[in-house]
Amino acid sequence: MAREKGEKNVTFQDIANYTRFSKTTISRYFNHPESLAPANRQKIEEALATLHYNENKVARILANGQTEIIGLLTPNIYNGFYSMITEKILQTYERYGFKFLVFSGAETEGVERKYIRELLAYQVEGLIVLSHTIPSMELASYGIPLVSIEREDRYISSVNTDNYMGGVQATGLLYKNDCDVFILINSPTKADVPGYGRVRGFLDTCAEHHLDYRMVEYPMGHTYDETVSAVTKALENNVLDAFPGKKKGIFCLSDTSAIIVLNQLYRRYGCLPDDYRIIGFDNTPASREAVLPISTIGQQADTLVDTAMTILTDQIRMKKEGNEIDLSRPVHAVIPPRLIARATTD
Amino acid sequence: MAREKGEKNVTFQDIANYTRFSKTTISRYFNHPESLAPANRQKIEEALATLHYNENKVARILANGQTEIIGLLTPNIYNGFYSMITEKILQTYERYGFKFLVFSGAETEGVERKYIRELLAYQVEGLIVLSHTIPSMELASYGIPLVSIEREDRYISSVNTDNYMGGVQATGLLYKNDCDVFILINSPTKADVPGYGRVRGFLDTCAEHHLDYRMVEYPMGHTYDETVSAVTKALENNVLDAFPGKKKGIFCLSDTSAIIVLNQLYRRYGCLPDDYRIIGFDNTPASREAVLPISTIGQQADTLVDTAMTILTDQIRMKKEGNEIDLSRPVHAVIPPRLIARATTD
DNA sequence: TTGTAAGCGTTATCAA
DNA sequence: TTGATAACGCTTACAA
Repeated sequence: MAREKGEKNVTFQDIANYTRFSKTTISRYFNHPESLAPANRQKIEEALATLHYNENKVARILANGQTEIIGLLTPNIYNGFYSMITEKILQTYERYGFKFLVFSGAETEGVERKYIRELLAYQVEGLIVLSHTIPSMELASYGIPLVSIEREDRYISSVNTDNYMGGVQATGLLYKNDCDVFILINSPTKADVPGYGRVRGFLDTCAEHHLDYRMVEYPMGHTYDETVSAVTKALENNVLDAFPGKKKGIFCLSDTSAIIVLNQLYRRYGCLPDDYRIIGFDNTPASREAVLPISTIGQQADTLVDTAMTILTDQIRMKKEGNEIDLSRPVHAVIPPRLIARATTD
Repeated sequence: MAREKGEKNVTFQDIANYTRFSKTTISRYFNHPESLAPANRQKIEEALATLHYNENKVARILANGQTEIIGLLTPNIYNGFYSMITEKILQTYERYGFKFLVFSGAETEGVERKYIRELLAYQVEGLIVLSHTIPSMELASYGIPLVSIEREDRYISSVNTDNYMGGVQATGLLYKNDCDVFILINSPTKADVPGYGRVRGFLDTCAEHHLDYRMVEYPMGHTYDETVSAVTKALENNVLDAFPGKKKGIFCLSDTSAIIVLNQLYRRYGCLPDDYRIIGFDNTPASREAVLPISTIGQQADTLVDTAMTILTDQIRMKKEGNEIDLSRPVHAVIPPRLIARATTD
């Protein structure tokens, strides 16, 4: 229980003295208990209890090199998607035993690089990267087990949602809803991030069915207020009143913007008018908690995280076996999204 | 940059051999650079670069006992309040240099205790506790620097929002809105958690002004779905149609339930009817992003976290100076909330 | 089944 | 201003 005043930490040596075994035997008690005589195991167990021994993993790490710590870099834990993923990652502790040193919110390469240096100094066994300030080429150069989720991943192993399929599914659902005009609301995206697949899925589906579509792109900034004003502008300038008599299918590339669209329509009409259909992306909790539960494309957070951990622990194991990480063969896992039809579509 | 194939880690010894200094001098370069001859400092700097030295904090920790790691225990990072606080805590890295080992989601004492044992094994310098499975008495018994935020805190140092004042402010605002009946919607709360102050603030204000009030309590469970059904039941059974002709002021003890109330009203009436006023608690992002921005009582996350870190780092410093933590004198900081009036009140 | 002794890569204490 | 040497608390051959 409590550590007494001024008491020094109890060490293996103390247990050894007390039990008249050697340090080695105490170490074995923890790491290879089956190799001890049952009676002696018992003695040590009692000694540990009476002397109030507490493990010291730092010493163990220095001796065997295994920290059992993974570094986690995320842009934030504020946003639905990242908090969802981070939560699931932390919960893998029960299965894998890895602890997580977490850094959140690096906005520049410099800051992120500093975080990584810290993590490496702590001898983390691997890195999970959700943030996107540092190019994958540089990440690969650290030569440490590493996997990314939903970010640019050319030179590193990664797990991504099949964003293209998501775009196809979303657009397909609007198509089945008999929309007349298909509107993509988006923040301008670079073509090398996984999320761009959503745009391609939309465009290809529109082309395939010869649909009347619009891409409405406004930079949505980094804060909620900026996003609200961008989406509001997008709606007012390019959607509301622009297609009288036509049924409008709106595909928002994030649930956040879908919610804003829905809220604006509600404030204006007191409901979701029948000539509007909306679908978002991410299946964040907020999409379900909106005034009307919003249809969305669900990223399978559990599967994304499970897959990421599998890839990462494989790399960690290989490294332990002395094999270097093969940079020329990054693994890119792709997880199918799930169409989640709720109240903003039929 | 990259670590070459099969290359062993570069150590102080390597730098020492290369520069023909001793390990000690290399150590000094990092810890007391001013005590080195400038020219030699220069030499070492170059050696570090050419040999690609990377810090090893594990060895440093074993030698000097300072991990610069704080353990963080949170119920989740999914919910507005906890993710807000966790985010701010992680960002104190820039100011304090502490890294965070994060555990989320312990639902039972046993699990949480396991987490704490791990953290102690890693020799964390302190603990920040947001979760509430383990009684404060036990937390105090670990004899480690520790501070809690918004949880039962009888035997430990803590930082809490002035929940009582929040309850008073919220009820006062509804009073100023000329409501006729005052309804508290709540999950049954134990009286020893800080949040119960909100209830007392409500009750005292109602008593002071001789208001007609109701306490509507339904267990809200642990998932969003459970909360929705509890709040919906509360509304249908005890509020809607129960006070015809009266202006209803609803005080929800969390933004989550306030949002659900607002959504239900919107679905039913297409707007927030003029005989309803709503105020929530927490100022979570979601409260602002609701169909109508919701009035709420804001917990000052920045101040809560700053204060918590001050208290914790004080304890850490005192412990380094050899003083034991005075369990008989836990510090309880109380941070005033801020009334944030938005569209669901006048 | 148990013990001896040499690490692991730093920092701290004395000396010089 | 620099160096030798002993910690720090554990693991891991190798021996017995």
